[in-house]
Amino acid sequence: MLHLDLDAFFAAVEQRDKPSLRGKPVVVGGVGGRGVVSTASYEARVYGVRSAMSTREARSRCPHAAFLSGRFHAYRETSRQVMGLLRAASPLVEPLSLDEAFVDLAHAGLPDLSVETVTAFAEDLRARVMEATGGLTASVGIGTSKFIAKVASDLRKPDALVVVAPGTERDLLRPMDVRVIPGVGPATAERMRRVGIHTVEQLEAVSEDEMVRLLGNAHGHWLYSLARAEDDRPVVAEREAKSVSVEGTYDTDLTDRKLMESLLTRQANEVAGRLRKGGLSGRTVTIKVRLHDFTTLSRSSTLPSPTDSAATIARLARTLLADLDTTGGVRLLGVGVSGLADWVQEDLFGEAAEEEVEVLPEVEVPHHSRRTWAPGMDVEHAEHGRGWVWGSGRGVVTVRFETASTPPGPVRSFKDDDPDLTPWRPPEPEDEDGT
DNA sequence: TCTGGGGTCCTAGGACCC
DNA sequence: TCTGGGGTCCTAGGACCC
Repeated sequence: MLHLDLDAFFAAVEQRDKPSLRGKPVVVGGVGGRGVVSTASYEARVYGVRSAMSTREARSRCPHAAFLSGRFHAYRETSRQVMGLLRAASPLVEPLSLDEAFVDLAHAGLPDLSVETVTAFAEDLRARVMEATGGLTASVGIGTSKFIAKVASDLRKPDALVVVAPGTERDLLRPMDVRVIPGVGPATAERMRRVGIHTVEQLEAVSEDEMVRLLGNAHGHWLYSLARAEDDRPVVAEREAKSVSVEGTYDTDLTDRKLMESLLTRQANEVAGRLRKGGLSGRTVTIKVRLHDFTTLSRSSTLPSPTDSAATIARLARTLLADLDTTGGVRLLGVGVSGLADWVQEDLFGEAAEEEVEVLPEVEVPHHSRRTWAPGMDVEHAEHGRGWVWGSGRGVVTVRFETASTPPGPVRSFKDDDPDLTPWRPPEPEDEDGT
């Protein structure tokens, strides 16, 4: 297994494209009041600037650095070139992000997988990456598993190659901090520290049962294996997206609900656009709200059938926001869609389906029934036509109609067992033979 | 004016169904 | 009179990764 990691990728692309930045500290990330560092060039790292650090702190550590917000088109294009190079070397390539990928060397057509052969292959690959990208360096690790390849690529970066000979994996890992294990983050490391585990060697001494008790079922079994360098994960070239989301942190906290609603609406439009571009639609809409004190809340609702409609996603997002107390202010808002289906729903209403819907106040009434009504669900009522559920509970469903024939009043409430109130579904698309 | 954005995976509880 | 067992789906939150 080979792991390739482009060194200080975003900053390196900037230095490549702008010669005046070469040899100088460059910081790419959010440049607003609440931005964080995405990538720091090695010149900036000398001053202690690190990824995920607030840009404010980076500025105070290294005021003379160039602070850039990033040019993602350039990063994507360069990444595309590198991934292409890797795919030419082996059909089994798994990109992890724009700047990282695994390559299965068993499918690279090498005469053998000896240390000498893979070393020569990787040096050649690094040279080709540099040539193809106009001088970017890559760190490469090779080992008998994804885990070991990744550890190896991190060992001597930047611009280095490390090959871990088969059979030496556990000796390599033993003295290392438990944080080298993917999946051991701050919280897990702290739990381990509290029971006196700092190194992989100490982790090896823990029984599997104990690991599960300490870290939960999935995590416990998984880390028990990794501590022994047992990792048989294959390279997966094509992964299907499971969710699509957009979020934003604002420089000053939001307090105006109308503004929040319009921001959610815009985000919903972007999510819908990306869904459609990917030929996807999803059933679950989730909003994310980070309050002034950094408390993070999420609310979600699942529709009876998948959607890629901006209006549907926006409407549901605003409905979900309505249940949240945002007094005190909101620093982040986000909208996502999950439960994705890789097919697109029939566009039954043409362009009209994408008209924005005005937000209107909710109405309350009493009663009980069996049917579950989810906000955002499309409904039909004999007198009023097609609408969508604005709110539900205690046997009452409040429906908003968006057709021209809507009677006076913005919202109608019904007993939820009203025989004329039925979930509306698009007709099943018919096959050629009518089945 | 501490603390991004886009993701994945896991857990736990409740509803619901057979 | 006193309370099954398993499975699935949904929701909310949290850890983690780059």
